[in-house]
Amino acid sequence: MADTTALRHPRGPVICGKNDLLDHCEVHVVDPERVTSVRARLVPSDVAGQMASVFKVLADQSRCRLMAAIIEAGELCVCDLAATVEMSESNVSHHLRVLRSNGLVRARRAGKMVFYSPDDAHIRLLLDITREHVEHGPE
Amino acid sequence: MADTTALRHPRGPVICGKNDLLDHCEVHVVDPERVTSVRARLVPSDVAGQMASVFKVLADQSRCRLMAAIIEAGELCVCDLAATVEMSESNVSHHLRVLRSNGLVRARRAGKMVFYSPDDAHIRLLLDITREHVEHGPE
DNA sequence: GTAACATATGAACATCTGTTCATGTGTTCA
DNA sequence: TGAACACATGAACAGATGTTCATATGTTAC
Repeated sequence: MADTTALRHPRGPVICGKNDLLDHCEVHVVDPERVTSVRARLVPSDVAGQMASVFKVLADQSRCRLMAAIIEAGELCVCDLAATVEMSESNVSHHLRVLRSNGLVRARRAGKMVFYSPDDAHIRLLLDITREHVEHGPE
Repeated sequence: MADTTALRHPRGPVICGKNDLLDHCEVHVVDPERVTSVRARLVPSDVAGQMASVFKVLADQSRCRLMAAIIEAGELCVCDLAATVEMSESNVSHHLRVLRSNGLVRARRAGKMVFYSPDDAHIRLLLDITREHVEHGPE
């Protein structure tokens, strides 16, 4: 889950300030008007970062299957989840922590067991659209 | 973009076959009926893998911004893209390759320049839903 | 109390990822 | 031809990720 847009290496790109909208130091622009207009309507960097974080959570086969199983079942305890997706309970637990700390699932304790359920309606949509996308081609 | 569900380490989990639906070797199941039923309706592993791949492409702030910029503009050349998102052209090029080889954008050559445009309607939906999600809370 | 159980956490690891710099490819215009 | 330009590619490196095994936490039943 690397978030690597921030420049980590000694020398950054050949671009200068952050918000000087190309009024100087244009480096290499072909259609400055268009660039300025797109930049004005573009999603802010920090929002894009948060969006990437959401995608990162889903960017793993195991977590996709876990999330799909939880949505399918409505609610499921850790050991049944492990059996459903055929993974070790430890691994499932690690992944559930990621899902939980990112607000995709909710946990409910019932005696020795902990039951997990979906905690966000958008996520189901994301999974549905993406499944549609990979199963019935792009179009 | 790790796809690590396949077991890479010496000893796998304590689960046995792949499709023996819990008729033996149940390891640790609390509600076998539910497990069997969820497993039957669960998205297949390979589809989940493809879904994770799609999310992986978007699971990076730079690519989210690039994709958003391309959608916003309709079509943009590499150097204008670089100026728009404030990244080096080399880095942009690397990311465009990922977007292109995963079918998210299309490339069109025009003289010295190459113009990139969206190549899939689903992706716009994914970005819209996710932006909605991060900007207007979960619910 | 103790034992057994369900889940969580930590350390270690092999592997993957994004960025950079340097270089290569393909196109246009003298 | 050759120089200038727009873009692509490759190697290298720091850092992040998923899985494993071992161990810790918390709950129930005795």
